[in-house]
Amino acid sequence: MEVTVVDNQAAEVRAAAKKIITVPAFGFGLCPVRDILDRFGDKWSLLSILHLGSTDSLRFNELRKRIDGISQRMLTVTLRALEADGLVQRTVYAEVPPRVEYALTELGQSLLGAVIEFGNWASAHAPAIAEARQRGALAAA
Amino acid sequence: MEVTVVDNQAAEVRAAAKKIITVPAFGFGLCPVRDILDRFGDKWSLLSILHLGSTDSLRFNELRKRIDGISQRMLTVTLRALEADGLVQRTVYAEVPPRVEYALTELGQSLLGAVIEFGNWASAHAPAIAEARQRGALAAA
DNA sequence: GCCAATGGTTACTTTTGGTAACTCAAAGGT
DNA sequence: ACCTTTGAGTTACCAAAAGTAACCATTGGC
Repeated sequence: MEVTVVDNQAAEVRAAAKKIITVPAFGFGLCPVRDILDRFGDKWSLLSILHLGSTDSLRFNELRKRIDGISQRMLTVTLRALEADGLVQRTVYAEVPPRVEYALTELGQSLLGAVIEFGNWASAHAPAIAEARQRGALAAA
Repeated sequence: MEVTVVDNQAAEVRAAAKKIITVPAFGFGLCPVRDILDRFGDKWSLLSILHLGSTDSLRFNELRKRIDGISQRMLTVTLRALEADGLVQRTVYAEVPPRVEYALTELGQSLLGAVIEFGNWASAHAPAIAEARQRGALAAA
């Protein structure tokens, strides 16, 4: 029966979730998962990583063009944070006008896998979410 | 040679990333990935999902105790948003004092997989990130 | 001696997140 | 009769983060 299969999968996943939320604190402050969700759980970090991951390297303004809607300030802020965490490599060429290239480090590449799975989920389930939202909107009316 | 293996993996991943960032817009506004990253890219949504995913269901205050640091208001706000998106099921029992139970829907369960992979990455690479941050802090000093 | 191009920064506004106090409704004590 | 407790929230208020717009530095070409 279908329910049983789902239940078995759910049990495994439940155990994995439990394990993650109990990961103990490392060197810096909170438990790693908390800390890292805190850091990348913003509007632009994961998107930046996806875009950087889709090519070898990108210049500042090229990246800005591709990440639709991001402001110049937020792109610098986001990139600096990612650089500080060792996910992005920033290379400045001493030219005029300046040329700055951004690329994922190996650490950044390793995160890309998880981000992609998340992205795949998003595109697969967007219809279901849209439907849920519409149901909610109708119920409120 | 190791480099070749890494490069091949990188090429695959790059292609996947490219695919995701070009997913076209669906019913609501932006491209699904943008929209969904926007929605779950906040401080508490993914954490709430992880905690809900680690059990069958949780009452409001129990969940609040487990998600360390979340305020009452942010927990309600977060849960309402997740409910509106069809990820969380809210069940109110007509008792006094009230009892409200929260559980992941099947849609929520399906997201859990991606979140767990993200969490695993976080605990695996927390040391590397801590190191990068320290390097940055030292360089600034 | 002025403009354009690139990659920013600064000052200001708006939106979001966080805190603390309040509500509701019934049960239990005194 | 009245006060307190309990769970699950609101409401009003304040701080922090994100967004906007304008500005800056360099320098080769006109």
